[in-house]
Amino acid sequence: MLDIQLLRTDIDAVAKRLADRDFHLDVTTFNALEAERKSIQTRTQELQSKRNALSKGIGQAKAKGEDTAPLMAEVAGLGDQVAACEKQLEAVQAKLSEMLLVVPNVPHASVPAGKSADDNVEVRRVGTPRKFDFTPKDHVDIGEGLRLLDFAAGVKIAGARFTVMKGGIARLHRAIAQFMLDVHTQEHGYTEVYVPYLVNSKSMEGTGQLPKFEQDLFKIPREVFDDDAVVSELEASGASVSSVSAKTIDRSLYLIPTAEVPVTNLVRGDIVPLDSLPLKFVCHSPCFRSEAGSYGKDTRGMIRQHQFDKVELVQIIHPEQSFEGLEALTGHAETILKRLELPFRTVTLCTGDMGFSSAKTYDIEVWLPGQNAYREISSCSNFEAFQARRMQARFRNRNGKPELVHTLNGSGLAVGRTLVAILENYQNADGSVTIPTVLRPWMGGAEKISS
RNA sequence: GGAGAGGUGGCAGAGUGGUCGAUUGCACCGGUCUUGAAAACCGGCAGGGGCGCAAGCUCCUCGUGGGUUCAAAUCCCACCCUCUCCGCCA
Repeated sequence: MLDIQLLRTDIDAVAKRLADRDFHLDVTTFNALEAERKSIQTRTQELQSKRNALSKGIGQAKAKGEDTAPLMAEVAGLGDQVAACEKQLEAVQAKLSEMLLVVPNVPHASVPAGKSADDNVEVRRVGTPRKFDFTPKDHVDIGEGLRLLDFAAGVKIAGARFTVMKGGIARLHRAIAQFMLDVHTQEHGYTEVYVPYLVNSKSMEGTGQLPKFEQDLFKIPREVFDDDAVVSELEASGASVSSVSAKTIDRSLYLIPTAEVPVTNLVRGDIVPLDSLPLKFVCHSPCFRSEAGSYGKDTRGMIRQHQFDKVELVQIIHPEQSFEGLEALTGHAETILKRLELPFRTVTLCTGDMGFSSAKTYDIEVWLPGQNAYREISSCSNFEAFQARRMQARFRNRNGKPELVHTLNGSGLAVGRTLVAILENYQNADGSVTIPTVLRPWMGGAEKISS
């Protein structure tokens, strides 16, 4: 969520920069709502103030044993007026926040303007793609050849975009996650956390998945009052059926699309001490994505799954340090690829390709011989105060005043795609796959996966 | 699932209809004293919002939402959460 103060004082500049990411900010509507809000709020507060003063007067008069009837008469008509104004104010504020919640973050000045992924800017390239003296296969052929990846089984059990791993590949998958966790905790100073994989809507709102991107999530419906017994009990207590159904509260849970959601929300509503910053968390979790709207895209193999594992890096950081922090965090993710000796390149996403909540994002793309292309394996973003404002996540600054933190996160790395990259880059002519040296301790010392 | 207790400022803990957004203690910050520190003493210290150049004025918030009332931390209803005991269970 953007700072409403910024919109009040400098909305044209904001609208201009948001246009770079192809978002039209409705300045006219905002200004009209703001003007309405201002007048209603002023009027409401005047009335409230008057009522409070009179009520206080009644209390004082009663204490002295004076007659309160004149004061009571004076305040009589106020109640309804106050209630009406409060209702109006609530309505206009709801409209404003509804509008604000779907406005994306403003790109940082260092982000290149652009329409699509084609306009992303490469910042570095590390490693050289290997020259094969045979025609390299993609991970599907490698995995199925080894009889250790079973796409058909995934389809049978759940459906498309689910995969079953077996034996050496399942173990390699586990080894990758273990390796990443150990590097980030032991060398990069992150604290490992284990978190819920189902979260409430407040958490999804905090990190920006809701209200705008519900269609990307798997939802577990849960409502209170949907139980007949509860309803009749309420009726017995005097509530009418209509008021009961109107009060139905959605308590649905959502499967996390990334550990970013539960981990970042650890600080939701908190005021953390200044000296605890930056908080650095690493979390291995499954991720669940509906992939609505990506029909036909990456249907082959494990690149785009409804369920995949990821090791996620999250930092809760001082606003003055967040851009340095983003560089460091991106470096932490790159370290994994360097250790695995996988060629990659890092790009700065242009304004048109960035995620909703991000002020700046680096994508790390790993070389996939099976596709003869670099493919995203990590996305590292600085959200500045965008998520913090939604979450009311703050720290106490030097003056003792609460101030919004900045939040960062990035994959360090996506486990499934790392597995794909290893299978394809480390494949041998005989169909076996060499295990990267750094992973062997988690593979019982084995050097190869073969059938 | 059954029975009970409870949710108040960073923490502890008062407050059961009226100058209470809240007594007090601890913690924290500033000052006096001291060679320095501690102690003692004095002062400050919840969060969010609006109006205003500012000084300042004002509104909202005592788990959440609704209700009663001129007035609610306090009374009523529902929900959420925490704790204790019993039962069940990976």
